[in-house]
Amino acid sequence: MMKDFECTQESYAREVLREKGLKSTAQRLAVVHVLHTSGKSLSVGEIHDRVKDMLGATGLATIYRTLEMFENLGIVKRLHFPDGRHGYAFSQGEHVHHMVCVDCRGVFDFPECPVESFDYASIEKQGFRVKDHFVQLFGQCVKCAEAA
Amino acid sequence: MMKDFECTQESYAREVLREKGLKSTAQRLAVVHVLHTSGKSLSVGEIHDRVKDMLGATGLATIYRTLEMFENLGIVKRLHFPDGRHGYAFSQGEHVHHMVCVDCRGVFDFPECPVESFDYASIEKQGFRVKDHFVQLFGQCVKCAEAA
DNA sequence: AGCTAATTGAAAATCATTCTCATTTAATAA
DNA sequence: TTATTAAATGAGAATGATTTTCAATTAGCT
Repeated sequence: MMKDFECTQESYAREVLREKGLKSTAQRLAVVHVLHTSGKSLSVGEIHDRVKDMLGATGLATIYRTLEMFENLGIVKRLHFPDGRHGYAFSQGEHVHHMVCVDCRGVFDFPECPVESFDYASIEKQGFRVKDHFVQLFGQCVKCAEAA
Repeated sequence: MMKDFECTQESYAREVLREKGLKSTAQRLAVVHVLHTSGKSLSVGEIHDRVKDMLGATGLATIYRTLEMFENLGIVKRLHFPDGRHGYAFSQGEHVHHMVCVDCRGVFDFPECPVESFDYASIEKQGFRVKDHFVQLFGQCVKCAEAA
């Protein structure tokens, strides 16, 4: 059984999976499809529901396993919300940060990295070696601002 | 029953609590004390254990309630780790970001905000209104670097 | 078509967080 | 001080999120 949907994001995912010797299963591709078409970040439960709509019975554990794997592969990004929940958004590899609309949970990318250009001198002077960073902006998107 | 410990952080917390008409209970002050003296971020469970060491039987729910309240009051900051867990660190009100040692979970502040000086023009051009941001650096502190 | 290791589903197990409610306590005023 | 009272707590139940287990299924090769 294999999709009647197909697009660059799915081929991209197939490609990454193949390179790593991992299987391109219907469930995995469905997760990509769901995240890519939603345009906003989704909770694990929402992803599960939508995948079930596409494929019928699907284990929740599979969704968790897939998301964890995709995060490691850089196909998906986990977002933290101020209220402690988190969501997942499609993210194609490169170094990209996200701004999240706190109303609709829509996700918008911004490629310039505020931390990249930041002067680490004072920090590294203390001997701390920065290896990674997490940056996320919260706010309101145009639609939600107009609706309010 | 009231402490045999006392320090600026505790008085600070007392002060903030009083201003808001909230009670300075032994449990709340113990949470401040534990976080302040630990020098690193702690999980909810760790905080609970240490508070129990100080006060004897203490409900886990109280720790959760206290941390949530303290976060809203800006007394404590919740940190997100790459592995999905999170911890709490003492944080005195002002706008401060944190770098976290991924080995010892030690927390170090850096007061300059990389996002503050960032040019939002391209973002706001899209109509997105930035209201808040979350920034955290991951890396290795001096001690852990030397130990490795 | 057949083989095999990788993947999945379903349910149980584990871990994290919130809720409920009877009891206790900090802060205030008499 | 002591009395009053609203706020806070503890204990455990309830809920929710995530992980594990293992037998059954399937993708990606011959």
